[in-house]
Amino acid sequence: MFSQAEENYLKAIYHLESDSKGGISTNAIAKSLATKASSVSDMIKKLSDKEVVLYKKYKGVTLTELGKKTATNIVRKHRLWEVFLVEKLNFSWDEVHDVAEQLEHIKSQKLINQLDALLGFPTHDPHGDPIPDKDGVVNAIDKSLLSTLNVDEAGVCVGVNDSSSDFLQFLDKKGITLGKRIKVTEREDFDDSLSILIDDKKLSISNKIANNLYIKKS
Amino acid sequence: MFSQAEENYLKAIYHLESDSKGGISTNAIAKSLATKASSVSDMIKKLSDKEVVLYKKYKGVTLTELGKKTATNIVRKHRLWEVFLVEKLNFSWDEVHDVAEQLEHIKSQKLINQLDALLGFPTHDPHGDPIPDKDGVVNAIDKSLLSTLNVDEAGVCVGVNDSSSDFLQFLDKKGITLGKRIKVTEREDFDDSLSILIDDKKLSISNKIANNLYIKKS
DNA sequence: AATAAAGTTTAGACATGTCTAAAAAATTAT
DNA sequence: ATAATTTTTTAGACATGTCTAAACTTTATT
Repeated sequence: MFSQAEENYLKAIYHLESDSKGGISTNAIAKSLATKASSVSDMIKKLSDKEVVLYKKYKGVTLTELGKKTATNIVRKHRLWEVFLVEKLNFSWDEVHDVAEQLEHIKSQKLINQLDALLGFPTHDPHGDPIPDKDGVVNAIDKSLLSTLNVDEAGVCVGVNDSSSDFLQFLDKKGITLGKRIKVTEREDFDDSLSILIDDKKLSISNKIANNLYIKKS
Repeated sequence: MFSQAEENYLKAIYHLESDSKGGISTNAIAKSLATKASSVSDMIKKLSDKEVVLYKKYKGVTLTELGKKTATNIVRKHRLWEVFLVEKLNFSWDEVHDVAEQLEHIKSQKLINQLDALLGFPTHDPHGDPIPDKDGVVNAIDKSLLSTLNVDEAGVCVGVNDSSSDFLQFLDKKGITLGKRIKVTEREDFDDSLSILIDDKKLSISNKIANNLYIKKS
């Protein structure tokens, strides 16, 4: 059994591993958890004793199979709760994160499996992130950052890279939601901004935005 | 904001206050939380500093208005989650307690109010205990222990005094569920056991059982 | 290759919440 | 009213998880 603190570390390492390859640095974990490198060092020793991470001093950390399985289950719970909050409790996609951070630590296998069923076994959370199934299998879909699309390429908005409420509210304001079709009509080399068509309306999109929106090309 | 430990103490004191009148003893709290009197002493000082309890050394403890309000809200959350688990996630009434003990500590006013709405603003939890409303108002119904009914008195089963799974499973086995009509047909002075009629069937009920079943006379 | 800079770990401190053992207060019994 | 018992509190210890400051590795710079 893992403490909430331990679970948060496992989840952070899991996310960092899926972004960058190779061992994860103490500093990266500290940054991602808004804590200090010294605290991370301490915790990693405990996680290493519990055999959920591999650790060599100064050499970074990687999840073991057990660690990966544990982290995946936490992510599964987080994302299922997010779906629950949006689908059943009328939360908007920019409100769910903090509550899901709490709910993901609730310990009950029955709870999470029944929740999964109640929600109809969803495959993606409100931000488009895939929900690992009961066995930890993640069904990743083929998606590209909007910023990588060429002029005249098009696709459906399927996810975000940044789940901060600021960004999500910005998307809401612009009418950009998951499922909407987007077509790139122009690229501005000067500032890497894009012109896109969405709902037959023309929008100008900064590079920062385009770097945080995932599109499934089609 | 209160820690989980602090919330558990507040809830324990709240329940003890509703059973017995007068200040609550350190020992009683220790027993109810399965901890040591010394730990209770320590915690009570903290709660007193936070002005949720009134405390005079050696004289027991009582909740302040703020403490009562806080405790009531925790009880509200606990019981709403219990209803959710039974109504939406197919838990049985003997499975909900431990999970609700975890869920009651989730911090989100919106979550709990939306949950209340999703469940249709229930007034009682699966064990028949009243659910405080948004303002902390508890709608207690008039109920009597089965053990206090006289021969030929009857009523509807509306609650239990003991929510342990052992007791609840025993009731399930005997076909005794909330809402069922029960009539006392005999009292045995020797061991204070009762004969009752339920679903036109005759059952013999020990005093221990009768002391843990609430009936609304009618 | 030596030095500077950056990243990581250790040492010691602190906060929370728990415990045991001993001291102090309150209650009960004589 | 004093003694015995029970209850409560204090003192000191420990576990978890955090921090700052200092020491130590590693990497980058010249």
